[in-house]
Amino acid sequence: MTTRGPGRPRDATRREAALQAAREILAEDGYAAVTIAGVAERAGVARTTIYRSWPTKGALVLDAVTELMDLGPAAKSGDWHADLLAAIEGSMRALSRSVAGRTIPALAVDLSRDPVLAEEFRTRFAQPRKREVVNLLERGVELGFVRHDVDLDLVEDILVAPIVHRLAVTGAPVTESMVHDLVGLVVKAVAPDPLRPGAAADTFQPG
Amino acid sequence: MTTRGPGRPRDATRREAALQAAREILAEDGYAAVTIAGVAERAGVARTTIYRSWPTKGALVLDAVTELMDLGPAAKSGDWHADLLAAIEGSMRALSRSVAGRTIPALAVDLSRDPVLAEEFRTRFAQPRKREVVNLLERGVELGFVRHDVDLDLVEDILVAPIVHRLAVTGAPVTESMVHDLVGLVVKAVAPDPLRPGAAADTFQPG
DNA sequence: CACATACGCAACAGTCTGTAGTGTAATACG
DNA sequence: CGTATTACACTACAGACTGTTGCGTATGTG
Repeated sequence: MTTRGPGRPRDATRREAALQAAREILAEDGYAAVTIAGVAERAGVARTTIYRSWPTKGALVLDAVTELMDLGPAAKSGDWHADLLAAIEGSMRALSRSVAGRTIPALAVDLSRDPVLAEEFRTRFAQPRKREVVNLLERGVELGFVRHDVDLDLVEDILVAPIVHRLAVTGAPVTESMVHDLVGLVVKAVAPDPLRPGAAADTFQPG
Repeated sequence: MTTRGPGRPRDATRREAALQAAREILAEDGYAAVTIAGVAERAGVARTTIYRSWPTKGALVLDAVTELMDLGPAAKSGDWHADLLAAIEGSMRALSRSVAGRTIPALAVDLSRDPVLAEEFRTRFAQPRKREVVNLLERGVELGFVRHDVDLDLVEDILVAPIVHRLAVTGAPVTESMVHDLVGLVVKAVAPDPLRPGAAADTFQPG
């Protein structure tokens, strides 16, 4: 997009070396242990080179972990409940990876004081997963599994927040069965009122 | 409890001055801005005196904010749903206070690498509120508002985590109506199955 | 009284930050 | 080709914070 101007271009090799060094330190000792100086040394790169590309430690780590958070393709088995469960389980697994689980919360907290980076963080991490889940919920509305008056943003929070909360704050275990129960409760919470069981499922046409 | 031994006793005045200074810095610039050196200077106390009482910044801040998190007496209006809503709204308001809302998540993340302090943190903050809510949920089971097979710990997470998550991570607004909707969804999720509407309420005797 | 501890003060080495200057390499433009 | 522009490594610097030590003084116990 930006046509390259004059001058020597940035060396992608050094950039990648810095990001890789940051990832290694993150994996070994966590976010607090990451320093510009430490990353530069491990990457075999001058400190000033790091500062040229990233103004703060937060910006560097944000770039470093972005790729760790790519979520696989959205499941589309045709079974709405299974797809929803699969989506949340996918988020859970991504967050449970030791690096991400320890880094993301710390990064979020650290970036919260920088409005620009905080917005960047949300755009890269929260938004993509959020969209996937909200899309699923919107389909749930169409399929009759979710009431029309439900705040889907709130439901998305309810599905994801407990997982993050346990990983970052309480340290309570996050298991597949916990996620299963969580999704089960939410499905029940948003379901149309009395409704003879299976009615919505009958209306649904697989494929 | 520990009978005072020989030697000059600690000066409670200086201790309180340090905690107060820490609170002020927290309120002004947040957790990241707190340093032992800065607290000592503002408190008018020697740096070594701080180190004598608190080994790390985290331990100091933990003590400093403990009193900020006292939750009022548990509501007992007799209306179970109202009491549950009041409890969650109470947590919400406590966390929304600017100091606590910004400090607690940062503290939780920072302390997560120190097992001893992390446990201390949970005991002081998470546990008391958790017990209050879980107690309410247990009464809900007795009253027929909550199914017997529901994991109450999980429900408690679902009630609290979205609030913390919005405050700390996404920055999304946390309003009374959001809390109202949240509690409403959870109540529906845990309610006994088909249930002619109002049955449990009919059984319930106010007072 | 002696003893033990708290406190303030000073000093220290170590680390990290953020900036600046120097010399050299790599690229764009005329 | 030469010049301007930028990237990079290296060095240096001032400033802040950490964690510890030593010293002199204050304040308690026995």
